[in-house]
Amino acid sequence: MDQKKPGGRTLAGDAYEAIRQSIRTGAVKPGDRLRFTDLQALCGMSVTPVREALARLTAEGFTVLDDHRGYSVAVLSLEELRNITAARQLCEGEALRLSVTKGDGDWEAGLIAAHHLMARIPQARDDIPSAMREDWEARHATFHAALIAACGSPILLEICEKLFSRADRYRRMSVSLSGGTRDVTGEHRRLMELALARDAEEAAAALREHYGRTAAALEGFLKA
Amino acid sequence: MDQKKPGGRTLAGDAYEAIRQSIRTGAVKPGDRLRFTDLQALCGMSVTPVREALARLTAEGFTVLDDHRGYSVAVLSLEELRNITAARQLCEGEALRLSVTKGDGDWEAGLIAAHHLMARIPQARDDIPSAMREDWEARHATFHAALIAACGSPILLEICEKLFSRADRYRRMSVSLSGGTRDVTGEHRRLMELALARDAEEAAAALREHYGRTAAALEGFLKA
DNA sequence: GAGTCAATGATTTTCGAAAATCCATGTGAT
DNA sequence: ATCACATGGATTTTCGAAAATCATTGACTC
Repeated sequence: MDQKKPGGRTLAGDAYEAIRQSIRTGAVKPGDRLRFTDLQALCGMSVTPVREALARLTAEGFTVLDDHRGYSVAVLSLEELRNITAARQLCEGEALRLSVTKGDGDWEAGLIAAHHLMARIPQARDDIPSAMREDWEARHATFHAALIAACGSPILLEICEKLFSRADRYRRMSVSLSGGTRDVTGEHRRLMELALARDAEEAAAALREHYGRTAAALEGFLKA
Repeated sequence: MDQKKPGGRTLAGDAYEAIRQSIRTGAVKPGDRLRFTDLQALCGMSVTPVREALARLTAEGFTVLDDHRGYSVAVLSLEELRNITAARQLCEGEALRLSVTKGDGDWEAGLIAAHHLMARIPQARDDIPSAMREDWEARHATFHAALIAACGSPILLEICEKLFSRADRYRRMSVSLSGGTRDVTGEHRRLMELALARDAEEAAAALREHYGRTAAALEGFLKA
């Protein structure tokens, strides 16, 4: 899914990152049209790389294409959140079960390291407590990837990764809403402990519940 | 996943279909480089739509991109086959369970219709018995889509659809190898009957076995 | 002979403008 | 007033060539 280095070896890769970031941070909102003129100005390049970036983003579900009518930011909905959550519970649950069963010492080390890095910094920003820290979000993604890293199926990992990033925008909303009413740190630690204890079934169950909570926190808000 | 009509409203869409077909039929083989010069000649258009087509194909796993070194056809391997099979058993199995549970009368009708259309024509070609008929393959895909159509989750459907088309090249190999040693028609009928009988668990199990057989038929060949 | 480095050729990647398409507005007829 | 149809502007889509990059070859040193 990611053949481009973060450094950005091609302009198309840079455009991908720039537009992705604009969607992440909310600079462009769900449903907004993405005009090539604007994006070219934003990214400082011609239309070709922008077009390729949008093709990738569309494949991952962040944008949608209407032939001859252009691209726009994919909308958020309660129904999609439920779908994504169910799919993640199914796929990541199974991936975690496999990973816990098959994981070796390197996997354990990577998991512990990832958890340590994530637990070391706060989740919310100092200046805007309702906003998620960018670096925490990155380490959070790394932690969840480390959990299932040893599942042995690149394709399952790819599916999980896509679902994870697709849930990203919902996760941000969740943090800005349920301010502290939830012990996310504790849930993460418990996940790690169950995984290291090689309790595959319990770990998978805990992961499913973990995602269920995030979805539940948004149910009321998205209904309105 | 498919925002383009088969008719082809944009050249990029036409290029996508043309290259996809070349990969399907084996006109270009796994590992082959896909030079823009050649593809432009094949599709009869400029580089821009070809590039967009390759971006889509890469997102679906048919081609791979090496920065500044171009695109090439994704290789086939026993390991990938196993991964795809496992992922399909997980995702499509669950989708079928949901679909059988939730499906209404329209779903039943669609399933029966799809099965009838598929059963009406032979699987192999008259001239080249080892090759799969294009129209059968299309109806086969429609049948499997009809099975899970009522699962209620567009995202799960999208995942299944991608996995199905990603298994396409392996399926073709399977037909050219195991000539008639397998009652594929019977397996499909049984799947339909279990689904219509609302036996969700048995139907899901039959589907998993159905995919397992296809994979098993190729195990020996791909090992060599 | 092995290894480094520059030059060449092939190929990808990007550009800026032209062509095609869509959307909205306005005109005229029923 | 309503509808059909043409016109203009905005936007996407495509083109063909220029720029950037990579792989290969050959000369040159150690």
